[in-house]
Formats: sequence, structure tokens, C-alpha cells
Amino acid sequence: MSQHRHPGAPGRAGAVPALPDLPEATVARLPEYLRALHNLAETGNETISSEGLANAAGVNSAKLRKDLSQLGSYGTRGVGYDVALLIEQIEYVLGLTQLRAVVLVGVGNLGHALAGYDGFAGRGFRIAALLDADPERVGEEINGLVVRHVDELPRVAAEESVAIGVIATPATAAQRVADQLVAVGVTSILNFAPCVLSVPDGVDVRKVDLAIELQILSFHEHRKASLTALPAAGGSALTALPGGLAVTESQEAIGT
Amino acid sequence: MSQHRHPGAPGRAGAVPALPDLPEATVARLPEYLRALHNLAETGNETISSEGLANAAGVNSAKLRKDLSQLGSYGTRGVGYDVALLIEQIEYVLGLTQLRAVVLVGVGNLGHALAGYDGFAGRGFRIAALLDADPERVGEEINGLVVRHVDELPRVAAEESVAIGVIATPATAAQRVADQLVAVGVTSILNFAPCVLSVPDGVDVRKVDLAIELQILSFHEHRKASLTALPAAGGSALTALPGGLAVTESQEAIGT
DNA sequence: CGCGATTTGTGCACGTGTTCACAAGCGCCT
DNA sequence: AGGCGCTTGTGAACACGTGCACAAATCGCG
Repeated sequence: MSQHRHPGAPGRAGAVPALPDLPEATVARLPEYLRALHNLAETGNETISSEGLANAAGVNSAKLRKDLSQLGSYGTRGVGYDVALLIEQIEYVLGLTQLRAVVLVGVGNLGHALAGYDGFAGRGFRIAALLDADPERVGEEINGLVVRHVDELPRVAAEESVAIGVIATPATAAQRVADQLVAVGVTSILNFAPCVLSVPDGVDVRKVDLAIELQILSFHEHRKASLTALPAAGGSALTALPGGLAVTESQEAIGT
Repeated sequence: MSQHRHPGAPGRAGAVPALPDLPEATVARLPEYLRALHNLAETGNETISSEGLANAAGVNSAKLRKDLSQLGSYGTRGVGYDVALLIEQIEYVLGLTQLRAVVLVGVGNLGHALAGYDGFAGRGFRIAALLDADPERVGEEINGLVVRHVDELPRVAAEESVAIGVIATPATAAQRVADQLVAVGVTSILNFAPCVLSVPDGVDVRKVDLAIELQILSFHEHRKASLTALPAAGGSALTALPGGLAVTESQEAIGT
């Protein structure tokens, strides 16, 4: 802990120096901790040990402690972490203390589901607008929001500050939409379209691709299958086998 | 390239020794390369340089070359990679040469969208069954498939070999569903429910959580905002600010 | 008031992943 | 046939992330 700090909660004036440049891996885990903490809070826990929280979040306890120490959080030795305080800290660091407006572009199959997803409103996000390029879809009401045409994006952005855009369009439209989002000042994009987006520096893009996830799982399935097909051998046999591939392949080919 | 291999394509008998234990990071990128390659093939490219493919996939060219070299692929120096051959290689390694049956549990908001997602059938995956615990939803037809009750899972698994399960249920039901999936022999799970699943060794779980992605973006937004709010100061002012939190918050509310 | 049980915070070693930079190899052109 | 330009494959250095193991700190109890 290299920085001084009042023991008060974040949000109290003068309490917390801002954002000490966390490692990406840590940032990616904080939301998981946060969810676990909310669960713990609901079940009446006031404090939690690193071991307990690590279990609830599905990570190593040492890793968790290191993560928390990096955002400067105070645990108490011999006791653990104050659940409510830790929630406040993490929410502050993640910038969840303010409501963020999200604009969702593409109200097709997936976009429809996202529009109805309660994880938005649940945790500090608000859908500012649903947009789509298809005139057929414009006007449709989803979850209390009316779909507007994507050309209205500048107007939407003018109405309120939109920092996060979600792209749920087909891949062919994604880059154009991304450009439009960037043009109106969006600096973070969550991309569900299966393609790479090029954006200027300073704009963050995260990608979620169902097909990729499945293919990664498929790889592991393939690997597991090729291992169980050779149960006696301890691994060296894999490279030593003269026709190793033929074995696994023919097996698989017959099987299905 | 430590292992001998005939220059033939995978799928030829005796050609390729199986699955040389790729690093996870590489595995995670292969699907991206694959997609880029399919695009290139469609636009008539026969060969592609590492530089070109790296661009199309949004990665560094050295990284791409190392990735491809790890699965033993042959490029030709001075020329590049044979697109069709590389597609074959990657599809083989990822286990996409065989059709994999996927069972989707939870046909709510998100599950509905997933059931209609064309990325399944598109790339070597087939939805074997749609399952849900809600009797209201059982019988509903989505995309040519009828929703069955989740208790029929054993029967579905008996009908054909199901290796991959997708969980799109509420968090409260996810662990139970996971247990049921594991019980019928599923060894890979894609979890959309916002919770950690505990599964026995040998079962792979990947998690996709929209809320987490948004929160990560939110963090970066928060960070960017706190930086632009103090353009003159080189960072030390961040910790020095008496009311840093209040400043950035009000600025964002007013400013943009 | 002191001691032991407990739990945090962290130094250190290790493994994984990334990037640079360049030698080796290949095809084309003359 | 030979040389030249281009591209791959990879060794080596570097950055990042992880996990162990332990000292420091706190609480509760006798």
C-alpha cells in the first residue's frame, strides 16, 4: 500500500485517490468479485475472508488478495474484508457509481435478447436507445423502448452522453456502425458481430463471439477424444504413434 | 517443427500427428484466423501472407506466425500461406471436421436468441435439443426445433453423443443444469449464466457474461474520464486531488 | 495484559505470452 | 543457372500474470 488514504468509504469527499492503473487481468476479475460480494451481502454476511470470496468467485485466494491489494482496499488481518465496503470500493473503481448510457445497435435475433436483458439496468447501465437500419424494425417496442433508425444516432448522442455502444448487427454492417458510434463520441464498444473492428486510439473495443467460444470448446473436445483414444500411452505415444491420426479420425468418423 | 509430417493436407491417412498441446492463447485465436481465412477464400485469395492475415484477424504478424508454426502448418517462404490448406489445418486442429452436437438449456430471453443464431449450424455445430424447465415453454417451436423438458436430457444424450452443453438459464438454475449435463456425459460447457460453476476435472467450462464485459468497459471509461479531467497534470495530481471523485463525476454529468 | 489463532499483504520464483529481429528458404527474373 | 527480394519460422529478451510461502497485523480469550 504505497498511497495514503482515509479509511472512509469511496464517495466520501477526499477519500479515494483515483484509479491506480490496474492490470487488465485484475480488471477482468473485479466484476466477478463484485457479483460474488453482492450474493454474500444478500445472504447476510458482513465480512468475508479472501479464501471465502475466492471460492465464491472461482479463483485462487492469493490471486484475489493481490487483486484487492492493488486497488488499495483495506481488509483486516485476522478477520477478512468488510463486504459492504468492498462492494463500494469495487463499484467505484469500475465506475459503476454513475449510471452509464448504452446505445444498442442492431435489434435482430441477438439484439432483441440483449434489449431484454436485465443485467443492463441491474448494474449501473441504462439503454439510452435501440437502433436498427431496417425500416421494418423501426418503431417496434421492446421492453418499453421504441426502436429508432440508426441515422438518429447523432440525435440520441446529443440528447444525453452516450459513452458505450453495443453492436449486434451482422458482420457486414458492424464496421460502418462502429464508425458512426465513434463519430458521435462513443469511446467504448462491445462488439457481438463476428469481425474485427478498426477504431481510432482511445476507443476500447471488446468482442464477444459465440462461435469462437464453441470452437475453443470443440478444440478441447477434440483433444480429450484423441487422448482417451490412446488410454494406455502416457503422452509420448502421441508423437510416437505411426498412424496416430488415422486412429482417432477413423474412430470419430465411424462414431458420429 | 520438431515432428515429421507428410506435406499432405490433414485428413489424408497417416499425415498429421495429433494435437501438439497448443497454448491456450493460441487456441483462442485460431477461430479468429479461421474466420479471416474464410473471408479471404470467398474473395478469391489463394495465398495470404502472415502480414495480411494478421491484419485481417486483428493481431500482430509475429504472433500469428508463431501461432501457426505451433500447429506445424506449412507456409511457403517468400509466398505466404495457402488459404485453403490453412483452413483445413485449423479446422482439423479445432475438431471442426466432425459435426458436434450441442444441447441448449434455457430458452428464455437469451436462449431464444441463441437457438436462432446461425453461427451454430454455420460452422460444424448442430443443436441436438432445446431444453427448458418451464412447462410453459416446452412444446414451443424455435427455428424448426421443439423445446423439450430438461428432464429429457438423458434421453437426448442417449439418442446421440452430446459433448457440448450451453447453459442459458437464470443463475439459480445453472449449477443444477451443469450437474445434469455432466451426469449424462457432457464434457464441455458454455455458461451464459452469471455464476461460477463447479464441475469435475476433465470438464471444460467457458463463461460468457455480458454484464462483466460492460463493467470492464465501464472501468476504462472511468479511467479515461479521470485522465481527461486532469489534462495538465501528469498523474501525480490524481492522487493529490482533494475531491477527485466529486470532480470527475460532476464533469461527466455536465460536460458531454 | 499477553498469547495464540487467524488472515491479510507481499516478496519471490515460476510459467505463460508477446515482441523483436534475423537467419533460412523459396520463387521469380534475368 | 544464379542472384535478388520477399516471407516464413524461430531464438532470445522482455512483459505480464500466477501461486507459494511467510512475515506482519489484528482479534479474542484466558
